[in-house]
Amino acid sequence: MVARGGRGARRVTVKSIAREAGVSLTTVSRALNDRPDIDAETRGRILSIAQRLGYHPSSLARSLATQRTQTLGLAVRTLSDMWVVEIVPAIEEMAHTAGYEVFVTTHYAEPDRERRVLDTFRSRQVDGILVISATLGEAYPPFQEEWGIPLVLISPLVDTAHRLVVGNDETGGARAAARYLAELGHRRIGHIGAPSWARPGRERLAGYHLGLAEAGLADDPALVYIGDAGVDSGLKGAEALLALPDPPTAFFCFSDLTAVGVLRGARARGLRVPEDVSVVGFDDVQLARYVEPPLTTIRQNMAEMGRRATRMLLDAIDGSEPEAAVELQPRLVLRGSCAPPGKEASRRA
Amino acid sequence: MVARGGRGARRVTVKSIAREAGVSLTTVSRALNDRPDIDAETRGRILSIAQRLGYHPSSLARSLATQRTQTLGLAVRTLSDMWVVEIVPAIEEMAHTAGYEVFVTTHYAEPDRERRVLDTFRSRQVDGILVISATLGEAYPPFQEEWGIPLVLISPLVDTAHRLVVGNDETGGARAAARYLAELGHRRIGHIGAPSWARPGRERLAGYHLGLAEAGLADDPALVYIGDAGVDSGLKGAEALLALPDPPTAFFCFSDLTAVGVLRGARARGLRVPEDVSVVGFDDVQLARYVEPPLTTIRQNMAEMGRRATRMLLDAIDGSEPEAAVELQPRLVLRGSCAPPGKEASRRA
DNA sequence: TTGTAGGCGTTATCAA
DNA sequence: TTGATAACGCCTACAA
Repeated sequence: MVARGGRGARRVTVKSIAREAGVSLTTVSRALNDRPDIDAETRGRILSIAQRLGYHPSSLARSLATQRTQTLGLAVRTLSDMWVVEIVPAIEEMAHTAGYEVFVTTHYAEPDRERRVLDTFRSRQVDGILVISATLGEAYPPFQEEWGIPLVLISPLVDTAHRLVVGNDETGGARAAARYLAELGHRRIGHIGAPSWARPGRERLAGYHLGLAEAGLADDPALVYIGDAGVDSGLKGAEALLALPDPPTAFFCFSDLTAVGVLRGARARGLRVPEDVSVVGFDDVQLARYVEPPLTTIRQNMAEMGRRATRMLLDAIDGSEPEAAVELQPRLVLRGSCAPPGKEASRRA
Repeated sequence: MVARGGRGARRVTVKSIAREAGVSLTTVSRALNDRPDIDAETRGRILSIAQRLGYHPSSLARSLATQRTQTLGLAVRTLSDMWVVEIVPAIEEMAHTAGYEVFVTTHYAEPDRERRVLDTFRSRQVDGILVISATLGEAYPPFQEEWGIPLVLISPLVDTAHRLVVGNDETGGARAAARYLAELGHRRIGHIGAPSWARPGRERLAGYHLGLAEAGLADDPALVYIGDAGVDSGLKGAEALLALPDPPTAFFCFSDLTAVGVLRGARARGLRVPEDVSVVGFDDVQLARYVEPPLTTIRQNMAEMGRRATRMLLDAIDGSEPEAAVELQPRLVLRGSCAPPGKEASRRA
């Protein structure tokens, strides 16, 4: 049997290098960290020895000594929030160029789990924290003040007094969607929404009401269906509303996923989109482009949100005064799922 | 101006607790770690003091002392590989219940970036590493042997001599797809593939050929279009093949995304799916269920792959002999995108 | 330009 | 059952 290297492998440390080079630890450290106060020749020699020995610093030890980990903690709801694919790379890129590594974890919108994640972040001493879709609201302040770890919230699900927040104007986006539909000529506009315990659900609903009001449309409570934000809730919502005696000719949906559900619901009823019924989604996830018809939707610039949030965090970390709370404007992306109400639809109305 | 707590906040350490409790560091450590060799009363007192002071251990220091970080490094290609949403949670769950935290990073299938990621993992001294879609092939062995950090590869993109690998039978899956199409009665079956530098592209193409051969079908090179695995390559591939004098009546696609492209290409040509042309995807990502028609596709059980890989890694970490290389069988998922060749199609053929 | 010594917060070893 | 003391690997005054 061959001898197994196993975990016994001797580690190359500054000490080994010092011994090999015949200098002190300090000198090695200086050479490795590219300090000015060292002889060029000495440094060269040390560096090449380090190279030859295959030296790799222990960030554990370094962090313990410097009290900086060069790490950012990023907590997201789930990896299947489809826009994480857009925001995470944006955050990572910015962090990397600033010399930070990013530690991604999930909190599943469960306060307990979120607390545990934050705990982990603290015990690992990350230098800063980013939480997307946070559910903890009031529990944050001690974090920044007591432990000195700055924290930035991105699109929190709950109301919060936290200072460092970047969100987007959900209400405004929803309002734009509703008005667009109204301008197209729709008079019965349904809404498939999400539970109101979370801000997006609440605010998008509010925006919907606002849009209707501004367009001078009656606001029929029967046209609002609240589900769980998934495809199925869109499907069920569409079934329910479409079965009404005076059904909607257009739907403003909480998310692209719900919108996809509505697409299916309409199709199941033999209705064509957009000829018979129009639908607007929210988020502009990758999926939106590929369903048939491509979804008209509200796009939040997640990459930009990520960048702004990271900038905020980085500023807070190195003590410069970070930008105050930021709210970005989403915009309407026109694709193929909307049209003026068709003949058949108008006749019904 | 209010005094800023800043990073000056004094940390609560075992030492503070020891002082407060009037015992030694050692005793505190024992109490905190639930050791048997300590007086129950003492322990209780220490614990409550720790609680009161708001003690939180420094995993940095602990790891430095124990040489274990209780952390697994997970490198994925990108977060937009849509099946990461399936595999990552599976890995995380298993890791968590075994007391490990998971550190997710991206390597973008770039060898350089991958090397850097592995470097980070090593300097952070993760206890084990998982790489999905690895591109490094031969460069791994030193890792395990020299640094004693076990590493498991999941679906590597390149051939590798690495011992700990879990993959799935790409060839078999592709072959099943081709045969299924043949059994449906199709005689001209196209393939929209991916570049052959990566194993999946190569093996799925091989499986396609195998399936055709087994069905006794002629293998027309003109029916193979190699693109970049994205939606656009599916679209372009469909356009190209459908414009052939003797076009295919069915497509086996490298991925669900390519399949979506084919769907669009067919539609653009006025062809209906599945009446005029059938299409099979690969991966069964979330999207597959929601396009119209829902995609018949090859499903790899990513969650299972994740679990097997994690088990392997955990075994390797605590020295028990890990299971040898594992190859999982994908399976065909029947949905709405396939049918026997239609009248129009048959007439053409 | 280089070296000495102490500290970062824990755990582990060995006595008492 | 408890307590000194020495690691772990690195950084950083301060001194030479």
